[in-house]
Amino acid sequence: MADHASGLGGRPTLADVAAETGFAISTVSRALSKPERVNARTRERIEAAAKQLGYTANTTARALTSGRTRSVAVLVSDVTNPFYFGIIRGTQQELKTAGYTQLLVDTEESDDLEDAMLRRLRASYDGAIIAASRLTDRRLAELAAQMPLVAINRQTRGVPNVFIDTPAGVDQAVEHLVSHGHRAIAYASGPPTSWPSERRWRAFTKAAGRWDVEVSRVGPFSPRQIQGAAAADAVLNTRATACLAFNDLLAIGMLARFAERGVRVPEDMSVVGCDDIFGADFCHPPLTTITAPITQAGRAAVSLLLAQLDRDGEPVRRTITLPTHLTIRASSGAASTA
Amino acid sequence: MADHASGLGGRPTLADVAAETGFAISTVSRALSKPERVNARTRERIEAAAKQLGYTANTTARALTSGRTRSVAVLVSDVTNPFYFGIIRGTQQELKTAGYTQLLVDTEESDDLEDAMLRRLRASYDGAIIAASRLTDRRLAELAAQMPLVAINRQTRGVPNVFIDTPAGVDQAVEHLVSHGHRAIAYASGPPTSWPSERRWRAFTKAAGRWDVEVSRVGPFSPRQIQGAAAADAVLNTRATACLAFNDLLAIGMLARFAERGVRVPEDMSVVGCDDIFGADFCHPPLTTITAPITQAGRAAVSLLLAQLDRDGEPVRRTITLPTHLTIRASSGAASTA
DNA sequence: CCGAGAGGGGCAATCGTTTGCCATTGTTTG
DNA sequence: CAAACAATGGCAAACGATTGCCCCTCTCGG
Repeated sequence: MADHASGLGGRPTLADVAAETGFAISTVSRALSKPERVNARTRERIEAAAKQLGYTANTTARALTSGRTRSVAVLVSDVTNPFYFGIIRGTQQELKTAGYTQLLVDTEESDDLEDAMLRRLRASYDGAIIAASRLTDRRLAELAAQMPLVAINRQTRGVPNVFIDTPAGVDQAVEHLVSHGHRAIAYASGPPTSWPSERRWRAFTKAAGRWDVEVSRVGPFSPRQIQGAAAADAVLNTRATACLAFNDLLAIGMLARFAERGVRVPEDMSVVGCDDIFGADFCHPPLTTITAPITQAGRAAVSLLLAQLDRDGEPVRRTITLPTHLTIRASSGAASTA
Repeated sequence: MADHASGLGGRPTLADVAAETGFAISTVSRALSKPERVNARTRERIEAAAKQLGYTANTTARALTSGRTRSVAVLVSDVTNPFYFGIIRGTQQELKTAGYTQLLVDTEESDDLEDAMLRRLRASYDGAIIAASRLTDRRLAELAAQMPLVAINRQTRGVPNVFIDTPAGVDQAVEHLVSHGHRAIAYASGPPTSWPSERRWRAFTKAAGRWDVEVSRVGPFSPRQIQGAAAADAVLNTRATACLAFNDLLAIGMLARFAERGVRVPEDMSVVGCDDIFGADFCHPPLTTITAPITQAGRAAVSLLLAQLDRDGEPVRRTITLPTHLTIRASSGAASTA
């Protein structure tokens, strides 16, 4: 092993502090972690020596006995998807204030990889937050029984979760489009294994039924900007004058394709996205979208997980639902009367 | 501790496999990690038992003796800055194929936080990649002496690094603007502690001198979109007909502000960014920018770090320089003749 | 003046692996 | 045929911290 720390012996350990002060290792340990357990003067001397030596506890060794690593894994299906920035930032903030460390894992939209990572991490992390699970309900529940888990935007029996109520926003979006005279709307769906995509579709058909709007569904599409081209083309094959995209990434890609094909937005086609990610406000035209409290979702997930950890891993059977709202920008407008 | 794993005793350990097969713990350990050290038949029996029991090594315990955790920290100054997506994705990919785990840390543009995190992580991570250090040269070098470190876009004696040659791109950008008749160009600078911002400014003044162009500098600005408004206003106070922004985030923010103030881009003002981040191609107008091989930079950083790790932490005194190129889009054009 | 109890400190086991070193066995070589 | 050797397996000591348990020494009350 590299002797990177200093000329002799690397980082100081409890033993070094003990030798320095003349106390036993156990006393030093207690002085540092259970201050009430030792004499005040003893503690002072030990603390001074620890500081002078630059002692910091070895988290690995600590984890070995305590079984707790004070670190949590956050799984996202694609680190480059801006939707997750907010999640990541939210979890990071909240975990840090609680003294936890965050491990970020990209599961690359693969259920196998997600499963494998979770199994591997189980040993060395106190718990995990899964931002967009591609796992089956069954597998997710199994894993949740083995380690503290919180899911975001995924409701499965036995798995605490944070739910962003985009379906409610879908209602608003449909209402908005109807009020602008749209009678046929298309839904560009996300990946087949995406739970929120299905939920949005259900909310969409339900709302459409209420307003007697003709619906069509295209897809599935991978939630990436590049897929927007295919989605846009597919929508143009329907009679829809407006469309709702599974998420903003897809919507932004569609915008680009529409421009390429000379389809004017919103004159010829209204486009509504979901999430209100980075870029939704400065794309062209700026995107009407269902704004989700993304950062807050990350924070909520952490609080749920920490609550579970405090209760010794006993799952907190609970869902936190976060409201959304429709943000109207320039990509949606009156239906073409053609 | 929660007994989350099973009814009895939690996860299987080497001892369990040893008991099951009748071999000693050490033999089991070797069978699993140094297969050539044991008899083939022994290894088979042990592997079978391990598989059947569902044994997986406890990484914490392993790290304790070996001193190697097979995990690496990646520090970025702001997770929500799209510039880092590529970095993160690059490091993630490369680390995963090497069997390493990646810890993502957001240092929030704070040198103190960066320092503290590095110190804390030193113990439990094999090394770190710093994507945009806010540390002083001195401090960075000190830390590099204590743990394997690789910096991205930061050249400091004694610290292996990956350098994205944006300064060379700045040359091209100035040339491009000059060829369009611009005689006065402004630079909107990044944070005062940003090393690349200074480098870009130097390259900028040098190129400007070569072409006898009048330069001005505005800022410093925090590299966030919202700061673009202030930057745009500041540029309008100069005689510049074109500007180069420290990065795309700032440039995109400037675009929005120019639009707000009725300044036409590129007719009244040409704008050039740096990096070519997500969004640079679909903002309005699409941004001319110096395209950086971001993902590749992440990968290169990992390879440098891994090389260092293989050599027992002995620093590899080396810089990897990655070329950039100018990507011309619609935000730059002929200088107004007004 | 003695015994109980509290306060403060130390010993040693423990967590699960890795690894240096030794013991055993069977095989090769001079 | 003896000596040297390779192959294989086991013992036990780390790694650095935590923690149950015991011991010593005061202090105080009866």
